[in-house]
Amino acid sequence: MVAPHAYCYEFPHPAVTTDVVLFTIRNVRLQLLLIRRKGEPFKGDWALPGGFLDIDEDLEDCALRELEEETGVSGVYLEQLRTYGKPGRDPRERVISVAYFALTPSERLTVKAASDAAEAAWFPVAALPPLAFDHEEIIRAARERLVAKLDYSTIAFRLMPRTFTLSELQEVYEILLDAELDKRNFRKWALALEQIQATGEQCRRGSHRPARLYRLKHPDRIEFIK
Amino acid sequence: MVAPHAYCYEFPHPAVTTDVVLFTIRNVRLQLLLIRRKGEPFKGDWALPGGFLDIDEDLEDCALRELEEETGVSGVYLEQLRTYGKPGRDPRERVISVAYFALTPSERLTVKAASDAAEAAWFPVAALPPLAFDHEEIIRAARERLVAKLDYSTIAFRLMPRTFTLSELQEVYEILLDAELDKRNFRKWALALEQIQATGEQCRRGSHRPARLYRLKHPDRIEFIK
DNA sequence: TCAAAAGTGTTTGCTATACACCCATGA
DNA sequence: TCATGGGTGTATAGCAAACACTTTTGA
Repeated sequence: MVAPHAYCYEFPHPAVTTDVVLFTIRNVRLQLLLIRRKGEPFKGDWALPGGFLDIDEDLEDCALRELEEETGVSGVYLEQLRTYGKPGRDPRERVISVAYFALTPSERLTVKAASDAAEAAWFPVAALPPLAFDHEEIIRAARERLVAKLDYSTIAFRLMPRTFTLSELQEVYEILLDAELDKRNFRKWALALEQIQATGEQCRRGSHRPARLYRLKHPDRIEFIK
Repeated sequence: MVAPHAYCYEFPHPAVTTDVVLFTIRNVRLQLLLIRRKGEPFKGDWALPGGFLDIDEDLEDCALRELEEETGVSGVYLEQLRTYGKPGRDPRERVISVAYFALTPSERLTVKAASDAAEAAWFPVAALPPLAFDHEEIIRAARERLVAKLDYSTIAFRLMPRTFTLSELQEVYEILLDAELDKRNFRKWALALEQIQATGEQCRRGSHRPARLYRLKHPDRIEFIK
C-alpha cells in the first residue's frame, strides 16, 4: 500500500478523468450506456462510465480501460469529444474531465456490471434519468457531434453490425435524424458512397422477399463524404 | 511564499495547461502567434502561448489569461480544439494540455512580449520555425479545424475587422482555401448568407472606384450555414 | 392467395459553376 | 485619358427531392 498523500507538488494540481458517452441502437432507439455510482459523490445516481487517469496512461487508453472495467464493453469506436473543467463540477476536488464519444453496434454488447460500478444499463437518449456531475451537458454535446457528423462522414456505419441490409442502414439513419427518408433516394445515396459492398448472402427474416446483405469496404475507417 | 511541495495527494496528479493557436491574416498570409520560451524545457525554442491552469480557474479563462500575459493580445474569438496528453510530451512531469483555437482580425493586434515569455512574434503558417513539445501537431489540427469550419459556418468573419469590403472578405477566403474564387459567385454567395450589411460608407483607396463597406449583423455569433 | 418488406427509374427543381464587361476614381 | 480595382447578370450542368409499382417469400 501507498501511504496517503504521498504525491506532492509545488503547485496545486487538478485531478484528470475521462468519461465516455457510448451510443448504440437498441429496440429502434438511440441508447447510451450509464453506470450507477457506488460511491460518493452522487452515490446511487446514474453517470457516464469513466474514472481517473493513471499517471502513465494515454487519455484514450484510460477511456477504454474505464469503459471495460465498469461495463465489460470493449472494441468500440472512440473519438475525443471535448474537455470539461469548470471549477466546482466535482465537489471533492478540482477535476478536469476529458470526454469521449463512442459508438458500437448492438450485436457486440456484453454489458455486465463490472467491479467499479454497482450497475450498468442502457437508456434511450429520450428518457435519461437524472445524472451526476455535468454529464447531461456532456451527453448533449455528444449527440450534437453524432448528428453533425452524419452530414459529412460515414460515422453511422460504426453503429452497424458486420453485415447488414440497406433497410437496416436506413432505419439507423432515420433514428439518428429523427426523420423518415425516401427508400429509393436513400439506397441510391448509400450505394453511391462506394463504402459498402454486397456480400452475396441474403437475409431471410419473415414472410417476404429476402434482403441482400452488405458489408463495409473499410471496416476500420471513417470516411469524409460529399 | 508557499513552501515547496506543499500540495499533496493520495494518488499522483498530472499538471494541466492550456495552449492557444491564435490565427490572423497579415500581409496576405495566414499567420499565427508564437512565443520564444524563456525557461526549460525547450528553452529558446518557439512554442504556442499557454501555461499552467490555476486551481480555481476555468479552462477558457486560463487560455485567455496566458495569451494576454505572454503576448498582450486580448478580446479574441476562442474555442476549444482538443486535449493533448500523451505520456512523455513534457519531460518535466505528466502534462495534460487543453488546446484552444483562436482568431482575431489583424487590426486589433497589439503584440508586445509580456512578462512570461522572452519574445512573441507572428509566423506565416507556411513557414513555421521548429516548435517545442507536440505543438506542431496541435497547429496542424487547428488549421484543419479552421478550414473545415469554412464550409458550414461564418467563422472566417472572425478574421475581419469591424468593417470591410467584399474584396477583402474574398481575399481572406482565398488565403484560407488557398484557391482563387470567382468574384461574382463569391459576392452572390456572401450576400445570400444574410450575415452582413452595407454600412453606407465607402472605402476609397487607390485610383479606382471606391468600395462599399460592410459590417456583420451579429458580430458576436458564429452562424451555421448551408 | 395474402401480407409484408425488398427492390427498382424517371422527372423536376434548385443550387453551384462558368463566364465578360462597364464603372468610378486618382494620378 | 489611363490604369486600377469595384461592381453586376445570365446560361448551363450536376445534384437532390419527389414519387408508385413489381418481386419474393412464409404463412
